[in-house]
Amino acid sequence: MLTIGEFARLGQISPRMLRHYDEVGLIRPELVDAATGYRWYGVSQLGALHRLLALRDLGFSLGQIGTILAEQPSNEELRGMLRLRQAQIEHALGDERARLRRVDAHLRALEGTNPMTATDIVIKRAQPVRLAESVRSAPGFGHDNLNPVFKEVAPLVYGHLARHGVRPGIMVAYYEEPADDGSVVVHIGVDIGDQEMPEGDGVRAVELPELEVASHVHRGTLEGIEDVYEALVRWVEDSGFALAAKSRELYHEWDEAEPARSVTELQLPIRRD
Amino acid sequence: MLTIGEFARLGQISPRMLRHYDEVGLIRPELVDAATGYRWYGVSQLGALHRLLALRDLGFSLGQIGTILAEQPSNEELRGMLRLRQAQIEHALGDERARLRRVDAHLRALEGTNPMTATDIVIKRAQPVRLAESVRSAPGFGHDNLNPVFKEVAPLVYGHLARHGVRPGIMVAYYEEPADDGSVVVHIGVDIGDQEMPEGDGVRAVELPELEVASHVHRGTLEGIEDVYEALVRWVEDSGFALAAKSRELYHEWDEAEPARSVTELQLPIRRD
DNA sequence: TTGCTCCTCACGTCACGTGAGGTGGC
DNA sequence: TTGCTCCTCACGTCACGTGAGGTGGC
Repeated sequence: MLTIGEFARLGQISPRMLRHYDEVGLIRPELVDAATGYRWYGVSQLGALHRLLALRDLGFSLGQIGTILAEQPSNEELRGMLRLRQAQIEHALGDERARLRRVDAHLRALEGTNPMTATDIVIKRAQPVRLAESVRSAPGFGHDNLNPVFKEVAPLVYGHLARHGVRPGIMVAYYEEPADDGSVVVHIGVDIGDQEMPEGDGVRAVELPELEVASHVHRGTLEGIEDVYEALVRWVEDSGFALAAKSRELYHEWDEAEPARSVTELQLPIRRD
Repeated sequence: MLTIGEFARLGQISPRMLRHYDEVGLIRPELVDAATGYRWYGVSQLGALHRLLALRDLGFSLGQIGTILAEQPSNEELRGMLRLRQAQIEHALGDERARLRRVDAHLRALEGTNPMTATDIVIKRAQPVRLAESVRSAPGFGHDNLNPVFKEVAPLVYGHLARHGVRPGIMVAYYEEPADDGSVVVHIGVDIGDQEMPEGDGVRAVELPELEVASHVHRGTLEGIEDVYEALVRWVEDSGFALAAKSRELYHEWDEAEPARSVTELQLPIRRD
């Protein structure tokens, strides 16, 4: 008969853990003194303790260990549980490796002279949106090329919505792949949720699908936004994602009188290798 | 101004999480209605939320994130924190990989016709022991070779202890590397803790160091123990450890009248790659 | 008026570590 | 008698999820 302290020392664990295993029914002492409550363990219980510790070491939860110890699974069943564990560990390893790549990407982003604070890029699912949009071609990316287009198109879309009594949500733009000459087709739209809207005035309704994006929130004017895009693209590639088409811009806050206060979310669709 | 639900949707998180971040002071709403307690967030807070989510995604704790958000670390400091994170993730990856190897080793152990239940091998630190021991040479490993040696030596050691009033602990044996002809030097001893013991009768005091072992608890007689050793060695190698010298046997329970009830712990010293 | 959203507690999660306050055995 | 070990609560950990029970705004 061993005291809890002696038994704990054999298993290299704390007496507290043995009390815990007693409480949850994994290893009950062979004998409990009714008067003092002292727990007494048999040497022959060392095998059970070892099995418990071995299973815990493989990453099984105490609940699973309880099942294994109680149900005495066959070798075949045990193999099944081990293979499941194997798959779970591999999955967790994949997650951690991806996380490590993102940390690396942030480190690399901090090396260059970088327009972003570099610590606010987030992977998330962009919600599906329904837009009232109008389409134009611009000579290229960048504030100088795009700003005139926005200045022309935005009033047009808002006017159309006003005429048909549709409440506008936030403004959203997205871009198609640029052509060889650098020109780019830009879609400028306004979130209209599920309100009905007659098409016309060059304005039509489209639905943007839900997709996975790398998202960055930019504050202030969009001058020099190309540099931010460049850093964002590098971060995405460093993180081990592939870029997909049609990046979106969400103008959460846009006040022409105070452009420095504007808040714009850049969303780069990604694919996981 | 955004309600908590709207703001939560922008960040793809639950309102509950925003309340939590409010409570711990990470992101406070721009305005809280004194009468109703309603939280109102500004669009300009979206950047802060993004930064928080990005840091959380890298694996920082909320406490660390609070420090980062509050202290506005320089790029150099931020690099330091990221490198620390990097090291931690790499460490965790190493641990998980080792765990995966152990799961694999168990799976492989279950494939053969195996004398062990295969799920009770545990890596632990063997405690240092002080022994009263006597040394012999045996013609080889295995019950038939070793049992006569034990039968001769054990009474001798116990007799010596009794004559000098030393209380015996458990019996311990350990083995040196076998010679080319298969013969092996075996040390048979008894734990005497820190009691003083005069040497003599071919009995001397030695101290076994603390070391890392793969430990297996065996029940019943030691006949056929070689197969268990073999499986144990294979498990250790499959798990990515290297075998070190001088395996130990601890006879936790040993009653010659009832050998089936005996409990023996086999300890194989290991080195990590 | 009916949903939907918001609010504040407060418990549960997982496997213990760490006291507090007290008793038992050599 | 003095340490040392044992006992039973019970809180703390970490980042929320999940009700319960109730209120506010369109």
